[in-house]
Amino acid sequence: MPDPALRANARRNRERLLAAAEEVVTERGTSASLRDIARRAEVGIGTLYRHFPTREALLEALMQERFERLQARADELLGEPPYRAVVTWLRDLAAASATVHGLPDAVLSALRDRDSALHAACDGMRTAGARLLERAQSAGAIRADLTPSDLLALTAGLAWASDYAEDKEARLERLFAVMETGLAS
Amino acid sequence: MPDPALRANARRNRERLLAAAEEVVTERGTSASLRDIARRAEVGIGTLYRHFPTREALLEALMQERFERLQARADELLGEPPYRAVVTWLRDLAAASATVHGLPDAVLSALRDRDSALHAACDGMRTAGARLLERAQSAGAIRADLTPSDLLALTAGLAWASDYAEDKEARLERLFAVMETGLAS
DNA sequence: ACCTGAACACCGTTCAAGT
DNA sequence: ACCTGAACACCGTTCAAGT
Repeated sequence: MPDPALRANARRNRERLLAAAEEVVTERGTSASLRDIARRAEVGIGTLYRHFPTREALLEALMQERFERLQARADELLGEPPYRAVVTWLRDLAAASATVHGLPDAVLSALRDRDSALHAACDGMRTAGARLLERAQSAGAIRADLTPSDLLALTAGLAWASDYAEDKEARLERLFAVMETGLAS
Repeated sequence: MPDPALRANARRNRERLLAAAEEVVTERGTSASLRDIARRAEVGIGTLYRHFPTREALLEALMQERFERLQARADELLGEPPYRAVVTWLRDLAAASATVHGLPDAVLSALRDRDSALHAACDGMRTAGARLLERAQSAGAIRADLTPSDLLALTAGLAWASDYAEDKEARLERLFAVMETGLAS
């Protein structure tokens, strides 16, 4: 659903920017050069800033679908047993966080910074996770001292740490297993 | 024990650089501007590069004592019960890693990069941790699938994640508690 | 409305010229 | 031996000038 308020050429530029950002961020991570992105999109650097006033705004547009899918997943999982639901969701979150270099940092930073263009999206994730966590804590399945932010931070930490391994997926699985058993109360 | 091979003025510059780096890195983290450090030391930028050809070399000099102390600590802990020894050492490692913003990243990066000036120091840490880990694994106290690198990465991940919290120490304690129980096999 | 790119203030890094 | 800082190639970000 293209924004009809945008002139055709503006909409086209926006799409070129997103496609270029997708590529460059996949290659170089979340702190990729914005100039590189503008160059790849064959657009002036000012045009990038016009459409995405901050790096976080660009990231937000880039990650939107992924975040929405994760939130929807959280809702689905309310139908599952409390402990299993939390762990399953966190596993999905960790896997998603590990797909883009620098994403765990972007998420935790945005969670802290209410002014970040990424804040609302990340806060939505926290709320989604909070529902699952609270339910499991009420059932006595997960240690009571953990906050929803702790849970996101821990998961981001595992994804972050796995990024330095030769075999990232295998390490993430091992680290996740540690967390999984450690969460139980 | 000042290096006698260095001229008096060179030795003085080196010390000024280290003192300045200590301050700036404490304030801004491991990716602080090298120019800032040279300015604070009242020394030309070329002089910084002459004494410390890479950022990692500077970091290595800065962290030397801390790393040595941690390695010594690992040796002491060989006198303690296996599981308790590992956990105690990891707690010290996590606390040390959390003192400087960006240090967990520097450590895991150096572990991967054999050419890093920080590699030897970090690899020494890994070896020190490996002895403790192996002993605990042989005793069946810690899950057998974890490697020494996994252990350092996990600990670095917790320190990294805690850095985004309002109350960093409290969060590190909570996350560490999760890891601590999760490590047991 | 929107696009462009020069301009500014910063980097990291190198290296010719100095003492 | 060692020090210096100009020079280079990059950034992120802004904004006057264009269409």
